[in-house]
Amino acid sequence: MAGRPVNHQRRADLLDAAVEYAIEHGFADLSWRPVAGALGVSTTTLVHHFGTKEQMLEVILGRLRERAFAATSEAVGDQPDLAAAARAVWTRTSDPRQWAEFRLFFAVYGRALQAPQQFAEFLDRVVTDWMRSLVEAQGPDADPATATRTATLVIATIRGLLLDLLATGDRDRVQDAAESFLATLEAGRGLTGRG
Amino acid sequence: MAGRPVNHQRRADLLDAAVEYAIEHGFADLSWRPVAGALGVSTTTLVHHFGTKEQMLEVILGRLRERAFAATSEAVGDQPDLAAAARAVWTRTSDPRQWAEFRLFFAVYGRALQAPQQFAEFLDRVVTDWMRSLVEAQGPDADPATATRTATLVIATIRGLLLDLLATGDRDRVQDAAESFLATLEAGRGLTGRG
DNA sequence: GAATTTCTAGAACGATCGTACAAGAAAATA
DNA sequence: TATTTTCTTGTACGATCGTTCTAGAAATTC
Repeated sequence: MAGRPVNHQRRADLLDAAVEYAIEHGFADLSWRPVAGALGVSTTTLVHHFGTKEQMLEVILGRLRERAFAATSEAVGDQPDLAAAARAVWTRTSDPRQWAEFRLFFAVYGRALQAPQQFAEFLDRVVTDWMRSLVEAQGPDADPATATRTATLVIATIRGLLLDLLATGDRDRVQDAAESFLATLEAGRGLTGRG
Repeated sequence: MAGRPVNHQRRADLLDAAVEYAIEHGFADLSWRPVAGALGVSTTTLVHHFGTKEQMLEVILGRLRERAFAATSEAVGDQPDLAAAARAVWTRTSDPRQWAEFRLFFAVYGRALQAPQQFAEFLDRVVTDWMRSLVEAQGPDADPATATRTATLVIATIRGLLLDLLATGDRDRVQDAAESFLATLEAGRGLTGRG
């Protein structure tokens, strides 16, 4: 009756390797043959496991978003409040060992902004996943409007600083600005209220 | 002796039209033939005026960066202080009529992060141009370290909020967060000091 | 008008793109 | 072992890519 079983692990391994390739070689010129060559398989193998190239791009960036979020969300969960959570997120994201991954993250982000229908899920979740995490970090008693406002600002500031850091490599200046922002958060003044 | 003179205006017009095309159709799949078709010229004409495709991309994104900066820098110059300058920048950049242009801006930004040697000038100036403008907005008497720190934070926050706005389209939430940040700036507390 | 240079267009080059097809090897069941 | 399904490969197709070449029209100086 049933023939050879589907090897899901094989597909997962290929996907991980493809994500690694994308992190190293970029996202703009990603095509079947170079990826297949780097992974030591034929293009047909990739087609068999991922379907079309568009579908492969979708699963790659989905995995990338998962990784970028998972790397920090677990740290957020352990923190007592938003300020500590924000500091934990910044500490992890500003680590030079993750620069290549975040360069790809912003490359995907930019491309998604110009093809919103193709990358709809990415655009949907690229903010909301972190929003939920940072709102929760403020505890159940926080005012929802204030919590949303503060979480939005924390996400935006961290990503903006990261954009600066990746473009200029000026760690001292960016870290200085980040410390200023985090200190403001930790002081609990100026960001939760309106005026 | 001298033959037909070089028509610089022609090249400038073609460049403007190419930038408009890029804003409308995106940056990822920009190639000679579609651009030439949209502009009503042959690919040879584009090659003649811009050389290689790589060179055309460079001048396009240079022009784009000029436009993005010029649209706000003049507003900054008229403001009395940093808080007013930041508000003027945010008001202009969050205008929906500029969304398409900023989508392209971030697409270029992301791509530049993955090809730093090709887009070296973009990466150099994408932060420093605004830095200079926002440091100047704080007046000659401001402490340089503080002015740099604050300018870095203002640029990062505005760009981060813009990333959110372009991805989610949630104007109410993002504007709420922006108002919170601008209010903090206008109160002059929490961002200029370290603790 | 002759000479010279720029501008524009069309055709063609080799390379690479995504994808489809045919076929054999591998791994399960009956 | 026979059967069935998955996995993998090589080949090939049409399309598009950036670029080059050839040639004619346009604009200037002599």
